[in-house]
Amino acid sequence: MAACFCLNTGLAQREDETMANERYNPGPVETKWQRQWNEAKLFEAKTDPAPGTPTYYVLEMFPYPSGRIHMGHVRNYAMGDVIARYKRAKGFEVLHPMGWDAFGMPAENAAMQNKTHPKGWTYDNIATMRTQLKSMGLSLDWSREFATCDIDYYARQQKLFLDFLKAGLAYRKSAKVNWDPVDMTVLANEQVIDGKGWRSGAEVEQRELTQWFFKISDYSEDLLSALDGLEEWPAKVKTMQANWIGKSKGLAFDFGVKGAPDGFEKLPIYTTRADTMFGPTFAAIAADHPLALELEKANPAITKFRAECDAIGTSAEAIEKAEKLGFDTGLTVTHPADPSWELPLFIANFVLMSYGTGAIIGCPAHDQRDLDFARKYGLDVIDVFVPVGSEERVKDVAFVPAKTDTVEYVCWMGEPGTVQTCQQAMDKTLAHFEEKGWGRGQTQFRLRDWGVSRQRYWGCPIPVVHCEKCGVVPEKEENLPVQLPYDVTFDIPGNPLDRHPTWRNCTCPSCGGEALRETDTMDTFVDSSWYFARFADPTTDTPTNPQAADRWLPVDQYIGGIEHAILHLLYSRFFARAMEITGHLGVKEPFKGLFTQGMVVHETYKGSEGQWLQPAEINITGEGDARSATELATGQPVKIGGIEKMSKSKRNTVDPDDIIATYGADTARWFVLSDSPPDRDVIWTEAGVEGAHRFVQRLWRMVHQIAGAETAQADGAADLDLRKATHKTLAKVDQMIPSLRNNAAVAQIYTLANAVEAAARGGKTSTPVLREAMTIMLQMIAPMMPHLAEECWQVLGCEGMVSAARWPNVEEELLTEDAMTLPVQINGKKRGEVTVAADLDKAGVEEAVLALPFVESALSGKPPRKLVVVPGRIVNVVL
RNA sequence: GCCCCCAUGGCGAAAUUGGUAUACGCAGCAGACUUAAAAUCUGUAGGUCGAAAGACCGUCCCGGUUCAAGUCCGGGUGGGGGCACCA
Repeated sequence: MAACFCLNTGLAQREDETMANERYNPGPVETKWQRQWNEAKLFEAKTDPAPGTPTYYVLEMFPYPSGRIHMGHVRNYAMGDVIARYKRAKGFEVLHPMGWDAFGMPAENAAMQNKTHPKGWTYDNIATMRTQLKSMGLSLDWSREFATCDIDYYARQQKLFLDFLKAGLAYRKSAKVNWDPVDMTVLANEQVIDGKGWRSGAEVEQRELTQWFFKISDYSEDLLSALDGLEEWPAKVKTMQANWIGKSKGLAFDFGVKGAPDGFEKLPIYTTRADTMFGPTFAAIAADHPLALELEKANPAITKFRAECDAIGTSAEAIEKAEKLGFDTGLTVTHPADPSWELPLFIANFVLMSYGTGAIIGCPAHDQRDLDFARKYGLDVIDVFVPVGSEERVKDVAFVPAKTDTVEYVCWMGEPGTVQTCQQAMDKTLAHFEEKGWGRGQTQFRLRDWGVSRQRYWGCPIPVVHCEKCGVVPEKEENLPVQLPYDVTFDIPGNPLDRHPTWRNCTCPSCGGEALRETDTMDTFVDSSWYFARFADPTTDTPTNPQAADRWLPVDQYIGGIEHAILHLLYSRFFARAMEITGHLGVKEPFKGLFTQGMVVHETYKGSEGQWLQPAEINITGEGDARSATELATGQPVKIGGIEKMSKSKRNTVDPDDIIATYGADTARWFVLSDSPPDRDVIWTEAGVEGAHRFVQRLWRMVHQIAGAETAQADGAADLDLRKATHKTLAKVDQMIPSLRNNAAVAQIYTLANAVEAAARGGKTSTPVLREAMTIMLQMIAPMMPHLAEECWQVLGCEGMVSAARWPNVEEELLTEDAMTLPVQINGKKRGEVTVAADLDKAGVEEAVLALPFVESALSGKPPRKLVVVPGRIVNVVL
């Protein structure tokens, strides 16, 4: 089948035929209804809903205005729109806004490449993408739209920054930071993936810089424990966040340092394996540990060693290959339990300053890194524990059991031969050390403070001033916003704000003297950490309107990609807490329900030269294994590759504009909603889209048939059958839509469509019943294919617009049956069925089953060993 | 290395949470309509054996619990994801 986008049947042919036979033409219909919804202001959330009206806030992660929307957007926004339209029909006052995550690097890259200005580039892209989103017919409240690069938005973000500063939630410190040499900016830990910049892919370097940080680490415990309360979040995301926060419990103690420089007599250590305190043979500190820096002053060899450590990259491969390097300081440390026990102190390249205290106790028998190090430098290996009953001692492989594993202790608190779990030994050791005053229990987190300074132009300026006399001074609130200058150039790399001739010059808010502005801007993840709160009232002068925020927040249903499981979602949770402390928000958790949707994926194609080809550039023939493809332009063979995420580099994208132009927005929406479970990837295929469009046309024919139907002799039984089918479907769909199980809901609607069509053809179902079935079906379809539903609604002659109609009620009595058919099993295998009255009691069912001929012959006169009757479910006869 | 998830026809997937496995869709095959095609409609469809009735097998593999297992438990295989010199 050809992979071209043209629907070769011609949508508007056969003008001579009657309306009912005419194909549905989505283009004009869709624009018509979009205009009517807009004029009726159907989707604008009321600021003052009638008392007692329940509210519902549904939000999809707002897009970065990269230029054009892609199929991932279509899926994300279609899913959100189903919820929004459904909840509206259910009587909720719904907030469903849209905005733009508009600051960021690509605008500057475009500026450098195309001699445009980031601002113009960004707002042009927004205009394009807004038109595209509007063509999808999403029920968005466009009156609340904003972009994070709007001065109205980032001005309030600067106010938030100042409030955080006042509350001690923002601070400046000199720290080793991740420096991206290509983007020429600092990256947060969360933005470094495998040692490479998340955007540029460049190898990240370590640099010492003074930076602004948000104190997210203050909330480590809270951010972790509150995950339990997020019942409507995927377990996967919660696990990922918990791992990222990385809580561990262990023993903190001090080594005494013999011959230490002044002020370094004690060396704080943290270990999660308290039981290894009985087998240490060395101690080590990080290359950038304060003690190492102090010792370096008197020893140039340390400078050389530290440079060696810095030379090793931070990528996963580099770390994998890196040899354990150590520098013997010549100092020794003394064991807290026994001051006569001395251990050599090394500076080691595998010790991280950023975790724990930047110093470790080395127990080679039970840590592979420590063992490698010990072997290299000829240090002792002391076995603390061995597998129970084993004579083996550690040689080249460290023995590292799980905390729950039972082992035999060779040396442990003077009780060699003790058999217990590692956890028990650790707990007892810790208690013992605390009792003796040798150490204390301590909780440690992996989560670091969030570095937010970026050396970029296209971001929110950090509203502080550097004064020679007063130091770093926050800008006065009445001087906000600190506005980005427009006249900047991008001809050389680096931050244009740094080299702007006048913008930096200002007066010190404190002394009134000459001062310089901070030229760093905020990480764009700051922008997206509170936008959801701004939507509650995007025009207010303060960051939030607390009254409006209270009405809408938390977001009832948030929908977006799993790629934000840590970064954006963790930052937003921190922001909600910080905004609560500073009086801008009344909730700690911003998102009550979270759904992470799968990607839209597509087959890939490679031409004879190894170049990637677009789906539109090739022709596919054959089926299954016999499928083969050729390049349209050259006739050369094409290799059909794997199914992968749609991406520009693999050229396997499908442009939503093309699909909407050919099939209409409804078809595109229906397809991305119907095929796969929403949290799994959906494979985009041309056949699948055509299948979805076939249903659009089929529904169109059905509605005309039913609108014109006149049933002469109706049959009560047929009427009841269809009414039951209709209400059973409604009951199921009513459960599936709120849990976002759209694929299952679609399947139910298909089943009902089959039943309605059969009833209409059968001629025994009365017109009102057919119309009721059709009406209810349209209402179930409306959240997914709103334009088609609206047009069909009109054809049927229903009141008003289906988008404004209340969701139909299930008639409960139609869900029950008078008689039911139960499967009958013999020894657990289905052998037949029995049909009995629905209200027949167990004894009655047993009697009926035993009277069945195939059961009688199986029993051959003997009574069954057991007879299991599960009412309404199944019968099992055990011989 | 540590943590998490997944596995069902040719394909995407359902299965009321332990109760008729494969609903619904896609692709296929056969037929109707048509001069023909498209569009549309009807039928068919897990595997093996059988003319048929039917029998047996069947939800990645091996075992277990149960009257009953795709679903629960133990062990494995394969695939995907997250974290990672984290002490």
